[in-house]
Amino acid sequence: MTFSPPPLALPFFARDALVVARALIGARIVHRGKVARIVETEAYRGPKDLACHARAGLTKRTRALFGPPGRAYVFLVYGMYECFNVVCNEEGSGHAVLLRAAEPLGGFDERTEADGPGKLARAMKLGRALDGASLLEGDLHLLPREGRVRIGVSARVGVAYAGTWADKPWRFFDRDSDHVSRPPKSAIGRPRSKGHP
DNA sequence: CATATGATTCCA
DNA sequence: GGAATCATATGA
Repeated sequence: MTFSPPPLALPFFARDALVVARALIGARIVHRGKVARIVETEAYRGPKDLACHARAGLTKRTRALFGPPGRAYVFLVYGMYECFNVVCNEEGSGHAVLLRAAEPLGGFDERTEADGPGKLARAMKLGRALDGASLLEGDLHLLPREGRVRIGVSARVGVAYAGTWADKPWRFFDRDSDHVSRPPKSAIGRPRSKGHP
C-alpha cells in the first residue's frame, strides 16, 4: 500500500505569499481525480503591491482574495481565461499565490498541457465556480513536496503596468522542469535547455 | 452610463 | 505583430 501524506493545512498557507509561493514548487494539486505537480508560481502581496488585484481594495472580485488563507481566489482575465490562486497570510492581507504551471501526473488526457496559468486552470477544471472554495477540506487540496527541487527566481510575468513592482523577483519555478510556461530572461535559474546540452 | 483594459493564449 | 472576448474598474 502507498503512503499518502495529509493535505497541506492552514499553518502552511498562513504565511507571507513569498514564502508560500516558493514552498509550493514541487507540491502537487489534486482536484476531481486529476493530479499535477506545481512547477511555477508567483507571489502577490496585498494592496501595496501594485501588480496585485488587492490594490483596488475590497471589491466584488477581490472578496476571496481578502478572505481567510487556505482558500481559492479565481478570476477571469482577457475575457476568456481563468487564473487560480491560493490565498495566503492572514485574512484581510490580500496575499495570494498564482499557480502558473504544472506537470500533469494523472487523470488527464494524454496530450493535456498545463504550462501557463490559463492552461493550468483549464486542465484542472479550476474555474470561477471555485472562487472562495476551501483547500483545507473537500476534493480540492494540495499535497506537500516530496524530495528535492532546484528553484529558480525571476520577475513576474504580464504585469508591466505595475511600474517598479513588475521588477520584483517574485516568480518561482522548478529549474529542472520542462513544463514551465516560459524561460525567464535572467541567465540565472534558466530551465534546462531542450535543444543544447 | 460609457469606456478602457487585463496575473493569456493562439494564430499569422 | 495582433486578435479574441467580457467582467471589472474607473470616471463622466
